[in-house]
Amino acid sequence: MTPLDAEHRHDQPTAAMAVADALAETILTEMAPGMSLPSEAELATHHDVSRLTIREAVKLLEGRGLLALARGRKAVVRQPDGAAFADFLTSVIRYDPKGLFDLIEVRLSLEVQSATLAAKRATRAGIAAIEGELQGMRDMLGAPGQEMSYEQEHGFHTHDVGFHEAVALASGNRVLGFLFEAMGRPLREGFFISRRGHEHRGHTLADTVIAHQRILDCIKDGNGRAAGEAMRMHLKDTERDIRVALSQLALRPSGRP
Amino acid sequence: MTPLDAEHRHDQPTAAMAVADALAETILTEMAPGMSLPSEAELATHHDVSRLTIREAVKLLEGRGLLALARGRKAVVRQPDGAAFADFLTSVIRYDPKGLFDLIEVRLSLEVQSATLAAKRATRAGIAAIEGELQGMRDMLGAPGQEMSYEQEHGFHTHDVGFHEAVALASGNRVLGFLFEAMGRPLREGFFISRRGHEHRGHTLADTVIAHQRILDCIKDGNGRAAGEAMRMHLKDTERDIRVALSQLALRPSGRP
DNA sequence: CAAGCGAAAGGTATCAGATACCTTGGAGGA
DNA sequence: TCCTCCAAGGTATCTGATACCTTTCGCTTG
Repeated sequence: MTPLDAEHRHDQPTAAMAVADALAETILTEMAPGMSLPSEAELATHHDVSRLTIREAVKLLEGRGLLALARGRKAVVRQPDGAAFADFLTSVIRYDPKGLFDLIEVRLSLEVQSATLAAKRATRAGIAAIEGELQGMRDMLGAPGQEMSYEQEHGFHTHDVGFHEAVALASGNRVLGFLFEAMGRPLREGFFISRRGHEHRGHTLADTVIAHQRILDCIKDGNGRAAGEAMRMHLKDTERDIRVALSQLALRPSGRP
Repeated sequence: MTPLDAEHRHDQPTAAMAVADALAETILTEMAPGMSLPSEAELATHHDVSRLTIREAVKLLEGRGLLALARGRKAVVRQPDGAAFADFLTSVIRYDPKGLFDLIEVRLSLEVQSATLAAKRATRAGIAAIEGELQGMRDMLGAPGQEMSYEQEHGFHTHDVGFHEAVALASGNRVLGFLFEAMGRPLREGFFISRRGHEHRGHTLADTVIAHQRILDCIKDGNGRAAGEAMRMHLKDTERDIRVALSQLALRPSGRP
């Protein structure tokens, strides 16, 4: 008996669901990402159901992120990534915007750990990747006091996110990497609300570069504790800016009733 | 342009996928968990596709955890939970058992934060829930030196997990709750391997109770820093036990080729 | 009048057969 | 040798039909 699986299963399992579970088991135990499943017709005869049932089972697994489907091609086993969880987190925030702060809170904890581990384990290549992103941020920064174009600001933000992902990668913890990947989109979606507030933020983009530089230095030194602390301070500042921006936004008449 | 969405979308979006996205948007913006979708026939005429396409779209969303389907009943919007991510983590570990340690590492960080936050925010009811689980662990503990039945051991483990979930709940951070829920199954699956090693573990179940008591005390005191530290120490011990058990297991001939 | 039973209505699950369009691989020509 | 084009195999989608489950409403009975 596996009561663990009963959570979101139904009383009377449907044929499609049975096939989906069987396929998932096969995929996880016998197949690797990139491999192709047999054709729908073959699966249908093999599992003794109609092709339609196979299609529904396969669609279920596609929703779970286990398979990639495309017209005219057999279903391909997917390298698992955080996309499914990203969808989930997005829906959580959409249901309740307060969840954004929960997400930020969790991210803070994970980022601190990420920086700490990166300081202990980062390879030369990993550090180079982090440095590359930081340099990218600098390149987007115009002359001091000069207004940035939208492209520049967007590019800066991209490299900012890239920096954090590079740190996660350097930590050598794959689950951390997945979580970051999964949290990226919901966070961006949440942050987008506060984009208007960026102009009034307490910290300039130059400050951000300095903060990142400090984190990188700690990682290079192999000082995990300091790296974690630097990351924590940086994120605390960011969080404060977001809170200010959101509260300003809340005071204005919203576009939606 | 929304390049963010393009990650796992296909070049030529299929009708089923378009309908699925449209449905997801509607669900997230206009519906609440528990509400029912229109019947397949209605959706078919509304979206101007056949019923089959609606079924595939709905199956996709079911796989994403957004809908619950049952025979003879309309599709019901689901309260989001961590099941989808649990599936994902399970697959990660199945592909690469080393991922279990990554998972444990992440959990440690989240548990520490969970305990820290719980100490700061826990309500009276939240603390009562944690106390209840701890008492449950004690009840399963037989007389000192006496052998425990399988039921007792299983019950103990259940309350152990319950304790940690109660702490996460008391932290008031919903995302943390989801993550714990999602990590529960993969961790149990991973731990199960080491069940045989339990007898040789360095720490007895009585020690575990003491460690949990210490955590609870810190939470009651509202001492976040101490609570986090107590949790960290407890988990470090647990992790060490698991590593020992797994390494012992690795030395024996495995049941599978 | 209330409670319980039963059948009809509405819904989903699954099957069979058929068409359109895409992808891939190979034959054939430049 | 390389490019082009066609055919085979595959998926995406539609139509129509059947089985079985859920809900509901009216009818019967105490």
